Amino acid sequence: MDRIDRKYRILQAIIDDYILTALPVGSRTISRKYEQKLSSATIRNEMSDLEELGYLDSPHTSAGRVPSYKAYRLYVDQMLRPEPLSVEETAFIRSCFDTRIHQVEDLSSRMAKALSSVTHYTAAVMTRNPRAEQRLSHLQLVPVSDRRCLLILVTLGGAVRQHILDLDAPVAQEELYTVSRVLSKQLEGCPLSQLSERLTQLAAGAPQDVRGVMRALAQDTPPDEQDDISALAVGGRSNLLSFPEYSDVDKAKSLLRVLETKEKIISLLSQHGEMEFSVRIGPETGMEETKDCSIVTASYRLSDGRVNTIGLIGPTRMQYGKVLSVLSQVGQSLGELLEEKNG
Amino acid sequence: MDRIDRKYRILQAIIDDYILTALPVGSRTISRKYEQKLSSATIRNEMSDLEELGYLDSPHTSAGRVPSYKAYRLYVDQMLRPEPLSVEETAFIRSCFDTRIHQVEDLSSRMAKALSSVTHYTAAVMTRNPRAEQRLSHLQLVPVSDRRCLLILVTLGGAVRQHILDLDAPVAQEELYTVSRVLSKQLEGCPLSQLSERLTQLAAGAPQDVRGVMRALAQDTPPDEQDDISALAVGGRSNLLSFPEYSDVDKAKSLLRVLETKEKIISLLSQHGEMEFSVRIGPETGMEETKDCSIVTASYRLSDGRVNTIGLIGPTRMQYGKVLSVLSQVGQSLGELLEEKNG
DNA sequence: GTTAGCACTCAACTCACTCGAGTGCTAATC
DNA sequence: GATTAGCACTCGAGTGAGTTGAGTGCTAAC
Repeated sequence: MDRIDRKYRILQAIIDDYILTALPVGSRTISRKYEQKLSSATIRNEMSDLEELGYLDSPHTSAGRVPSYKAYRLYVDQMLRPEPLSVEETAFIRSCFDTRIHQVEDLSSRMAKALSSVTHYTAAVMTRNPRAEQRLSHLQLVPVSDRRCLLILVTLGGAVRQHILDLDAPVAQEELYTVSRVLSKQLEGCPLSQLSERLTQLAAGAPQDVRGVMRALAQDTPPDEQDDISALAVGGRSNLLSFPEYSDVDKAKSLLRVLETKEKIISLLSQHGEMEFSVRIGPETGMEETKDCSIVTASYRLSDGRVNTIGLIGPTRMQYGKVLSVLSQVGQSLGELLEEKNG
Repeated sequence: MDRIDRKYRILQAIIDDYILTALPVGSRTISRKYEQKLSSATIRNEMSDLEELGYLDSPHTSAGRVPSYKAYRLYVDQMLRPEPLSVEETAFIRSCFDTRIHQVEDLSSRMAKALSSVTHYTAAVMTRNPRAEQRLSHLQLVPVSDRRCLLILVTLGGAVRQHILDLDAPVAQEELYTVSRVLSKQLEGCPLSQLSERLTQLAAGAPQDVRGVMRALAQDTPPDEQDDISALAVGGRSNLLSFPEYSDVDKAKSLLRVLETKEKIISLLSQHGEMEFSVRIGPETGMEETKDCSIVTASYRLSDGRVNTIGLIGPTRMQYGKVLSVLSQVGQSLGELLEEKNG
């Protein structure tokens, strides 16, 4: 048992060192820096075993060893010690949630910026509105031009969605107000997913003069299916260029291209399962361009039913401990923010 | 006179070639590809003159020559031939304006994506609301939660701004509607810059029960000064990595960092003067990180008084002709879109 | 004024060489 | 039986000499 224990201690040391330096780790390094009681020859023997077990790869005969994907998986599952954050780091994260938010959007992009600058990885923040759970609180039509108006939907949780509507014929401002008021009353609590249906019903029975507006509403509402994502922001893309694994511009380019494509980012973040945290390593990210990356995501349910997903993307030799600590601090701060908001 | 003409024809050939290849241009290349009647020795003499005039630099004795900043300036001012776009390119640009827009934002980000993919440079699109010119059309308060409501300002041009308001005490929904209706009538046409002032006046004379709301409005409206930017999007950052001038990761990083900082992008786009197009080369961009870049910007005044500024950023050896053609095509399509919208 | 010709320059490439960090194996040691 | 010292071996990275080729500048001839 002791033997096995030692093997994994050595593996852990190798991973730790590799995460720090990005250089293949040799037996002497381990013997000097981590296991001073053992000679390099002993370490060599153990490393040879670990390679056979599939935890280590050697780029070539005389280059030291590099952790395999399997090693990272083990590391994350079994060996992870959460790395405590410095006082400054904690304070910095808190400060991002501190100010009362008066801009409608922008929390995501502020968070993305903050997280990327704390971790030195790339951060993506997404807020999703699970449509099934959203129920209408109010509805308001605001005239914008002659034949256009802005439809504002406020959900029971306080989330706001807007949508521009084209009208067949000009409609008086006063009329829009009336329709808004009536509909708000009739539709309060209606799940967004059934909105279109209900509106069609109501349009049929509506007085002649507002039937046009009602029909436009029924046709155009709700914002189409994918409109689920209410905010998406990415920060610190350029951080990736600091890692030696991306000193090759072509590799960097293919990854950055992914991080510029909304759909791909969403797909990366959406793989998040039911757990609070998820760590996907290399091939587990399920995308060719990110097969040498890891993605750590965290998901928080907001009080209004929206779901906030945060992802940190970096090379597979990521500082998993630190990243998880940061994310859990974010979760805590976010929780406090929500409490305060409701209190 | 003919002599001088020839000199500049040669300079133009050098610039054209360098823009294409990014490689220092030698006398033989010019003699073979551009001026077949002249021997390389003659070209050499001319190039020597051009270097003395400050239009060419030589990286070292045996490496051909590279246009200087001064050469690009001359090129843009005097030699520029607009490069006609291919049918596909024109069609592609038009198609971006084709679909009727139903998302409230997103036109900028769609444009940024399209422009970067047509030009292979990085595109930034910004929509600015010159506050002085904005006048109120409607104002609407929508309850969001107990003590919060959403203030929606619609300007005469049809632009929409929103802002979340904290209330001292809970206010009934019906009351918010009443206040909205009354204020909309009283404030119609009021310049946004005077809104706060006018609201303070009105609050003083308002009935007791709505004075709280009015005061909150006066205090919090209008969105603070910098809130001028109503949309900002950047596309095709990763395009830059394809240029040999950024095969050095450190150079790429410092530039990409700029292109991730909202404030810096805004500052780059805001240097745009009164003209429709502006070309800023190298040091003229006024930023250390972009001293080897050029920025071509175009500004379009939208019908509602907003100003749309588009910038394309690339290495100084930019395809200025093509970029300007693209931008003028965009201007045309945008014009058509606006006409249609108003018609 | 133009050009052919030639000496010269210099980055980029190749090739042989060395260096050093690493490994694996074996035999001695604890 | 586990550990370690020792040694032969491997291989990338770095070094330096030599070669190549694209380029220049200058001069003399056309």
